[in-house]
Amino acid sequence: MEFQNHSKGHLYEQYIRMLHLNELYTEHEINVFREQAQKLQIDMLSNNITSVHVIDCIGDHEPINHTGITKRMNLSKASITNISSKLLEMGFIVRSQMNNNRKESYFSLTDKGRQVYQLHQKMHQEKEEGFYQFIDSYSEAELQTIGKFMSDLLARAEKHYGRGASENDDTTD
Amino acid sequence: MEFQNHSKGHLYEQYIRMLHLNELYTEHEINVFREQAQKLQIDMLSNNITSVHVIDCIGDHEPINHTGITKRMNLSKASITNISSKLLEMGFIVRSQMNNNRKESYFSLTDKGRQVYQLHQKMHQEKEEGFYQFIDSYSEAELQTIGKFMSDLLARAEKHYGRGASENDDTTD
DNA sequence: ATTTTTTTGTTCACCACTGAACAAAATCAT
DNA sequence: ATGATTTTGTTCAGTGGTGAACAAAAAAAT
Repeated sequence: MEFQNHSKGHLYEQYIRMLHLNELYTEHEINVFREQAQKLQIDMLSNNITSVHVIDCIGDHEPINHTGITKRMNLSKASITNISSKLLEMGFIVRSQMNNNRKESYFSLTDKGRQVYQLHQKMHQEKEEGFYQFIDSYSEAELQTIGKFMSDLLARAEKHYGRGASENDDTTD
Repeated sequence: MEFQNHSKGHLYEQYIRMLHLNELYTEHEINVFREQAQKLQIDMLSNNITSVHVIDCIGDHEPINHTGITKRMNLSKASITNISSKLLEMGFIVRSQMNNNRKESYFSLTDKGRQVYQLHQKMHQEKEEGFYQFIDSYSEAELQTIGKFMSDLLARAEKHYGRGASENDDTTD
């Protein structure tokens, strides 16, 4: 690949690598979570971090129903059925009916589920704090530039790749 | 979620959203590619963009063997076996033996495969050019800050999330 | 030259996820 | 109230991906 300019080419390379940071973090998150869960003697559901994210979503919005979760998490109905039935079976969540409605069923956390929720929250908080610590070495002016860069990137993505870039889903990791 | 400071909290939100840009782009890439392929009357293999990336990888390094691809693409052997056999069957690539070696088999593109390769390359080039155009509105000083930010992010990821952040794989989209 | 080890690539059973078809319940129109 | 439509959640068959076990070939050790 030719670059019109070395330093800009370098910037592009970095940009591409940066786009992959999330995948990298996800892998890391799984490992850390598994480790922590083991320490707390929580028998983790396979190695599937998505289940944890579902617990997280339920914890944030309980009582929440099936479609509520699918909308917030950008996962299919089928997937949520599958995951939630496992979580039910393992006693992380409970299901309940509300106000004489026999169609919708709402999920909430059990104590066991809340334990997972809190562990995950703690990890998130640490991630957030890590970020603040990270940007601490930048000046206000630099942060402004970086902020502009990120919001420009997001705006551009939204424009090019259609709606979705800024939608409210719970996939915050 | 509480923020210690509004503007920094905002920055963090943007950061999180930015991390998801790649997923967004991937979805977009699939659509654009499918569209373009249809226009060129290339009968695309399901809707699987990974096959295209394999073609791209082979095009970049032909002749390349099975394990060469798995290493560059960060995919499992089983996956490559599966994809490459489909690509063979559909006439996008060919397999050949080299220098009396009856174990390794090398892949190269057919004309049909090269057509896909070139289409994909064109898309990449456009993406790269789009990026240069995007950063054109920034001053040299700003670009320096942004560059530092990205390389700091990458360095931090490499440190925290272990090896891999900067590894040479071909997943440049 | 023969044995041992490593590399290569396939197969197989399994996992996470999906869309489409579906039944049951709720809501809307009249 | 009754019929039509929408919402909700499950089932099912299919996709894309994986690790582990394996056989064949190559390379290394002796």
